[in-house]
Amino acid sequence: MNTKVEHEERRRQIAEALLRIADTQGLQSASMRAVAAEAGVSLRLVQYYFETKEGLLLDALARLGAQLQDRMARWIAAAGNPPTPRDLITAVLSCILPTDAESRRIARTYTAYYALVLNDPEALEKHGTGQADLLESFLAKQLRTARQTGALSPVHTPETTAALLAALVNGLGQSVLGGQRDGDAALALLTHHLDELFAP
Amino acid sequence: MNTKVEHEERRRQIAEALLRIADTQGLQSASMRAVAAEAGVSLRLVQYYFETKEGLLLDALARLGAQLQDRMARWIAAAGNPPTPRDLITAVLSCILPTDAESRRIARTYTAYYALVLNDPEALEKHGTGQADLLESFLAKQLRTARQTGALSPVHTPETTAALLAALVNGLGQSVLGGQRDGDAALALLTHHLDELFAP
DNA sequence: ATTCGCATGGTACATCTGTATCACGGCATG
DNA sequence: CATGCCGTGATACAGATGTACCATGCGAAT
Repeated sequence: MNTKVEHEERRRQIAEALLRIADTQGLQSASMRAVAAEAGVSLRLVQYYFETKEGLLLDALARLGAQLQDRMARWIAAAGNPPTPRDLITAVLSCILPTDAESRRIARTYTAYYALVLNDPEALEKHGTGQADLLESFLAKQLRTARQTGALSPVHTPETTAALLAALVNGLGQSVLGGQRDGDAALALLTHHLDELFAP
Repeated sequence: MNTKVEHEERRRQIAEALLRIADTQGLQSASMRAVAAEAGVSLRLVQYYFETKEGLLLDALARLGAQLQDRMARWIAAAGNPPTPRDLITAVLSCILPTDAESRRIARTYTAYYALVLNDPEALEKHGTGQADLLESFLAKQLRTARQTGALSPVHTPETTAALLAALVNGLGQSVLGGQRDGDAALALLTHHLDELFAP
């Protein structure tokens, strides 16, 4: 049916307008009218395709998560051939770091959502833990096989190391967004840490 | 002069009402009227002591920074006697981590500000880099003396390690606020990492 | 005692925000 | 051809928000 695909296309168009505003001006500037203007549609249409603003916010957040997951999949696919566990870990972590335009946009937009979600405990459980825990378990899995291969010293617990790596890349990303250093410097710090982790 | 100290006291009372709201409901709920109600004063008084809302936000942010600095000073003072560099590093880092009510409050409130400041580049340079860079240079200084004492292996560059530690504790704090783990688990991860850093 | 400045209260005002309502055209189905 | 639903537009509405304005009391200085 034509109408159905139009529907989804419109929703995408509007939701991405929201994400664009959240990235450039913050979520507090993402009013219904601003989103409508950014998407080039009337206010009524935003209401029509998303009954309520909360629905729009949630849908856009889900799309943002999908975009990040897409990016991670691309970076994983571009890893070494065949990729070692360390290749995969490096790919995923450096893909999260705000080094290029896309990752910067995603990181900024996630941060815009972060402050909102912190005060909405029910939405926190639905979205907050999911994505982050997924990353950690992926890292833990790769670290486990790396340890079995001998590439990683057995003194490093996979789960603990995974949690530390995830927190580290998050913190580094924050420092980049905060203007404390640029993406390349953060990437250098990350690879340096990975070198230390996998070396001895 | 009596009026002067009253002035400052009122400003403090109002600014802390703002911080309380930012902590519990987020900055988007911190309207002038909400702050007035929380502080137990009239809307007019909030206007009187802070001409504009931006002024109130900035003043409260400065106070929040001072509160964090106070806490750090207290935790440094409570460190070992005499404190080793590692004692000081542990004190400062675990003091930042949201483990008790105060640190949780500070971390949550800083996060509430974070999203706002990200889209206000001029305010970012004034407040954002200062606090974070201060932490890093403190860490670097302690790491330098630790390396000279032999407590830290010379393979670790102080500046690099300091940046990694700061990012790590920030990321761990985020994970706690996000409900991914509790403060004790984050503290355990941090001390585990410090053990690895200072051991071999 | 009068005047003046400061602290405070009450309230108005313009604007923005989310949402609801009314209206109209087109297209398919009976 | 008639009917009814779907996408779309314009606008209304109630509430919130930042700010401005007017008024009043009160203590101090002249």
